[in-house]
Amino acid sequence: MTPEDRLPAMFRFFNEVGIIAQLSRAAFEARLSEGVTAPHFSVLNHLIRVADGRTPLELARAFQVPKTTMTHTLAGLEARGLVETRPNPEDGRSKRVWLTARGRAFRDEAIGLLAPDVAALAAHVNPAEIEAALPLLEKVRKALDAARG
Amino acid sequence: MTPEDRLPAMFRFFNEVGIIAQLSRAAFEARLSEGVTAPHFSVLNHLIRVADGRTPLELARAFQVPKTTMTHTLAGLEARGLVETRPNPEDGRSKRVWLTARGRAFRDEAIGLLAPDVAALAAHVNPAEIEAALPLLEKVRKALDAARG
DNA sequence: ACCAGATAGTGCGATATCGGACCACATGCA
DNA sequence: TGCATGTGGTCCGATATCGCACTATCTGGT
Repeated sequence: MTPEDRLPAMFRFFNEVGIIAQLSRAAFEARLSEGVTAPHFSVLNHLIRVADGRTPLELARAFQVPKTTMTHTLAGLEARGLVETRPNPEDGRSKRVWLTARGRAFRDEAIGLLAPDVAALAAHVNPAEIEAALPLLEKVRKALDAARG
Repeated sequence: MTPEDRLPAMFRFFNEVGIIAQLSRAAFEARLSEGVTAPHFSVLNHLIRVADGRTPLELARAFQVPKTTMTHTLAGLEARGLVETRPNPEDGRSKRVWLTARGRAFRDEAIGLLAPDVAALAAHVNPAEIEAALPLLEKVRKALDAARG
């Protein structure tokens, strides 16, 4: 039994989660072209999965990041021509974010580039176990979110 | 069902892990005093749990971060008087990192400040489930680490 | 003993995160 | 209508992450 094994399970849990987030993010970004980060991809993916035309604040809430962070992420996406923003006709303070054709294509290519890595991982870790762990992760995430105030 | 069909579950898994890492880190840092980050705390904790007198490179490997990041983290800890470094008598290129009395005290206080949050979380999520998820997380972490090259 | 290659650590530059301050517009209430 | 308050978004500054390049030192083979 190593010293780590004696730590309370909660600490080890968050420790493992932190390291996995860090490693997966690094592996992820290594597959994306120059300067495109995991948050960039996540936003593109969200706009496709949910629907584009979201406002920056909606996106910030969806990803649980401060709005200043989302401003910055969107600026990066816009500078790369992957999204465009237009004024929100229903609210003069606000914008809406739209995917460009390049943005959609980029996301699809990225999925293709990522697939082999996911498959390689599936060779080491049973995907059914991954899926079985999802409800717990969601529960933890919601509990943390609720605790934020 | 082939592993490829499980692909969306993998994506959701890493997505949840990323958000949990982000929220837990933010909650964590909100409890620590001015400017002390989760990595700072993690390093202090590691030095107490394992043993101090580690080299910066050993620490970087333990936390799976680039050595430049560890240099920066250690500089922050040293500036706050929580650790001190001395030359490694066995290797002139290297240093060893030692805890100060303040560093030990700081860590113990932080554990005390964190305990209520952990307890509050335990009220929403069964700690036994958390513990049951640890082997999977370790497996994923090790697979990612092995894939780094 | 020498030298080539490996290894420990740092400096620097690019970029990300995020809190606080700020502006513009919206909303509610008198 | 007019103003106090609230909300969407950005700018700025402090700090974190991390790749690249560099120095100092160590190690192994000759």
